[in-house]
Amino acid sequence: MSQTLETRQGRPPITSHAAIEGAAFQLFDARGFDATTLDDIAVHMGIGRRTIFRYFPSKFDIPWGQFDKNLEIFRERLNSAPLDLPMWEGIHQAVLDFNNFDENVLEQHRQRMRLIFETPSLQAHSFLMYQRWRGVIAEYVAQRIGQSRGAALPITVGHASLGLALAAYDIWLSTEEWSLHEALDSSLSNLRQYLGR
Amino acid sequence: MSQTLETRQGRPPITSHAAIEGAAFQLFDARGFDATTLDDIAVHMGIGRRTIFRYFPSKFDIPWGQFDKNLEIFRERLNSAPLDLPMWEGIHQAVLDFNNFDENVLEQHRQRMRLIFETPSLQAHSFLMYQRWRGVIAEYVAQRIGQSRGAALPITVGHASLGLALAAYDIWLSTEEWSLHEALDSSLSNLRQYLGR
DNA sequence: ATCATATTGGCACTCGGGGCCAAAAAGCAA
DNA sequence: TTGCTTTTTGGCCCCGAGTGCCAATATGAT
Repeated sequence: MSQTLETRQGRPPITSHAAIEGAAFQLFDARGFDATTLDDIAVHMGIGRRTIFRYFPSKFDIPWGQFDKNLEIFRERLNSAPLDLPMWEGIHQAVLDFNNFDENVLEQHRQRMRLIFETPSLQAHSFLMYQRWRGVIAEYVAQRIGQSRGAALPITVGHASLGLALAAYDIWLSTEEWSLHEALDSSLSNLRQYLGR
Repeated sequence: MSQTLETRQGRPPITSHAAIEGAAFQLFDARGFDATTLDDIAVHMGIGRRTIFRYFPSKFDIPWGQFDKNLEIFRERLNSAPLDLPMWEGIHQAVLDFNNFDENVLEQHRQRMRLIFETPSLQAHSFLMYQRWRGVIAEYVAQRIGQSRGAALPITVGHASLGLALAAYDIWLSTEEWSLHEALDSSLSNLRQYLGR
């Protein structure tokens, strides 16, 4: 605790993560990510370029919004998974939950992920996000089987789960046929079939 | 075809991929990747900074050497895999072969991968290399099952195989106990066990 | 009005990267 | 030897991301 919401000393912030993200996406959609400079965004918003760095550590982080907040939600989803299920089912359920979006934000999410998946420089940086995502899974697995976070099984399950999620997004973004939910189910069952007989 | 090896017109190259890579690793090991500027490398080698870009498209590509050559080898390994084996076994064998190094280059390979895995900026860029690697697998799977390179199974197997390989490298680099070969075997069997068979 | 507090944003700098082009260094022909 | 062609080199200059520094600004508190 805690900034009293109404009364807070000091100069009030002139913008917000969401405002910058919104303005940036406008320009990204129009000119593309690489062709949009931080100066463009700053001028477009009427703020200083320097200020953008107070909200996002780099240009690449803007399309990801406040990813760490979402990671926390994902961690909670995992920890509240039923323990009577096989671990892989619990994790799969948590991933599905984490990727369950309301109709009104779905298109926005799709647009965001499409930008990330189609822009190489952004794709590269996103790997750092994925690392944190699979770290959450590894931690969960480690805690559940009573091993270290860096042990073989937690690491492997983390990487494998990430691979399945990325495969699902690849498929979801490349066709209009499947829902994200279906794509996630399909990548898991495809992997099971591939490794099975 | 083909440059006659001895007689070739024009100014001869003053350096090579290998030479730059070698000089760069000296400095990377001493000061770290981020703290080494391209100017440092150029001065250290007595060549122009501009020349480095004639050999490598970016600083991040230097630690990867000539990765595309290796990808070609990997592709051949895959294509010569026996067809009477289950697909996952053939692919696993090809991955093992691809990661089979002579004793004399093993330590060098370990150092290279350690640098890549421990440097976040390098890790991010490496994702682009991984994408090409899994593309080779996806292409193989697609051709073998007679589907498109972007179909669900090829994409999923590509991502999953990449996940397994990265998990194995994580494990290999973090302990001295396992060989790379053992780590690759272990990540696969851990995944199979996790998915319940 | 003054003070404490917190954000803003301008300035100057470093570094990666790329376009452009003259200089350098080889082979070849006369 | 003297050019001519070919290829690589590397200097010059630019752009954009990112950072340290710090004065200016805008609030609440006394």
